[in-house]
Amino acid sequence: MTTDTKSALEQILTEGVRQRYPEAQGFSVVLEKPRRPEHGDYSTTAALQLAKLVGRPSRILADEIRQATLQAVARTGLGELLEPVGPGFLNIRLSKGAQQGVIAQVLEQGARFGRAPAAHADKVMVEFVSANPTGPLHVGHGRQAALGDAIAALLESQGQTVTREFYYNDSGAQIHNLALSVQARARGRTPEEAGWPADGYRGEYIEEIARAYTAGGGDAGDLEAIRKFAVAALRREQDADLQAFGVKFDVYYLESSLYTDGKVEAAVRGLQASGKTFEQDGALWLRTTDFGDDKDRVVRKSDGSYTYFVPDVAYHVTKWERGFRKVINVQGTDHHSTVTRVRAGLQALHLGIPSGYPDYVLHNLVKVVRGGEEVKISKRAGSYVTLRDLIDWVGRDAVRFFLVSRRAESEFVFDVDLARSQSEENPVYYVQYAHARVCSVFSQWGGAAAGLRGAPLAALTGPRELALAGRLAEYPGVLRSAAAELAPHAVAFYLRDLAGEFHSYYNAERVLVEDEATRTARLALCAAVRQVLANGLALIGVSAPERM
RNA sequence: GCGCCCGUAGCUCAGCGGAUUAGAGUAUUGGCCUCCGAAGCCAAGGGUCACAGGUUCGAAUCCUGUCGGGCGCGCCA
Repeated sequence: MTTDTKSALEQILTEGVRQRYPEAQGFSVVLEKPRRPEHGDYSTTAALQLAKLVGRPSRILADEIRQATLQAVARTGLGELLEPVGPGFLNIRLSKGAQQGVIAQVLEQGARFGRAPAAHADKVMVEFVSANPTGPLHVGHGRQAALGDAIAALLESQGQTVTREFYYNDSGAQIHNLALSVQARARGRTPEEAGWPADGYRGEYIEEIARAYTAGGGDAGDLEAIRKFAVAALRREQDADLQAFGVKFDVYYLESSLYTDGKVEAAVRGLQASGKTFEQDGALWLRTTDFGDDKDRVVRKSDGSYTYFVPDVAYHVTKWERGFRKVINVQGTDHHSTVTRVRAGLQALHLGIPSGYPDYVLHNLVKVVRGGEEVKISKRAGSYVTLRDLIDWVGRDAVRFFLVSRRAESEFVFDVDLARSQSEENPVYYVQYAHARVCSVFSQWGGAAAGLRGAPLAALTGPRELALAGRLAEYPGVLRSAAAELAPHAVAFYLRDLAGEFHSYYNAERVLVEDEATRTARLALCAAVRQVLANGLALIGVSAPERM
């Protein structure tokens, strides 16, 4: 759909190189954006990379490559190959037509601009958040929600069919603790008193649930009824948090169903059949060290119950069986030890599942700082700061933009004071403001953006205008590489850059000028900017307001 | 002790399939609204890319080691 200029040029150069040098069959030319404008719009170090392979000086190769591809590049009308410079950098200067062309493309494709055509690819699953219903969502869940949802959207943008899944445990030991805690509250006990459940939950929400339970005529002696009530209440609360955050899931998968459907038993039988299990100290073990783990793992405890490892494996088997050939799990780095274990369990079952299945995006934890000190508690949840707190403090858009703006691996310091004092100069507002500004120009103008499709663009010749157009042209590539690397932060950075380029242009040039050709062309440029801003913001789950 | 992740400007962070003079925001300083929204723009100062070796014509980027920080190393989940 979007055949961008850069890809087209890369392809021509790659073909030229492969034809010219028999030893470079696997080589691909990659174009980069030079820092300095005099080096053209695109640049490649292909000649330098090939020098070793071919065994001749890079400068000479650069000349040869240029000669070999000069005509093919010229024929496209996209641009021209400049004389090689330095040790053999090959630079390309785009034609004005190529630079302007992207504007027409954006207006033509609208919300589809930047997206790859639907691929006949395998179904993809992104599993994220997966919080157990034992308390409100914390800031780490918020990061997972922002990351996971954006990763899913990125993969969709590349034509893949994506399922967003939330997995949770509604029946284990933690749930039992939850029920005991609510029961204790229902009986009038407080966490400060002796006799409070040992691993009980202490947040204020426990009391709320207990109060609601008794108010509804619930029996404080009926632990099972309490469990159901509490789980339902917390599921509702988490759903409300996610809704407030703008994240939707396609599937909620219950861990308890793995037991009732016999999938846990099946997994154990499969592991035993693999010959990789052994008995020791009354427990059943799996030799996960055969698959790269640093120690073997218990499958069935000496008391006959299973470790959490078993349903985990069974769960991932269902992902495979449900037809998901690519699965991405978004989790905190505190879970990184499960990666090897789950993969080992899947390998032991010999189901033909690839050894790297599933993929993981592990993010570092979020540290909330306020008044120069780390905040570890909140009134409602007790031992942690909630996602809801963050949303209340700075707003949904700002939280989503913030949380998706950093690489998953970076440790996230969320400075509350900063976020609050800067809530008006948060980067997200900078981007949204650019969008609102374009909308404002259009309402001043009074015409319809749709009428600008096919508008003549020849009047766009200023360096700022061409740079802006060039920035728009980058968008498809940004999505492609962000999707490939499962790195949505690249989208946030791109949007900031695009907004910056627009603000700069807006300040330097007037859009609604007398001359009709110039006015129309500039309006088309603005409409294209607005479209790409809206597309990118939508992808990371942030609104694109027309007024602020 | 072992494993994974991270150390880039005062602060928060990009860049890390090597390549032309290391970037942005914020903070600081100085300019710009009779003109499409100043939640904006323009400019200045600010970095031995933790440290030490190595590979390379060329390293923030790749390799090794050291130091510092985070997380994980249960018959908990």
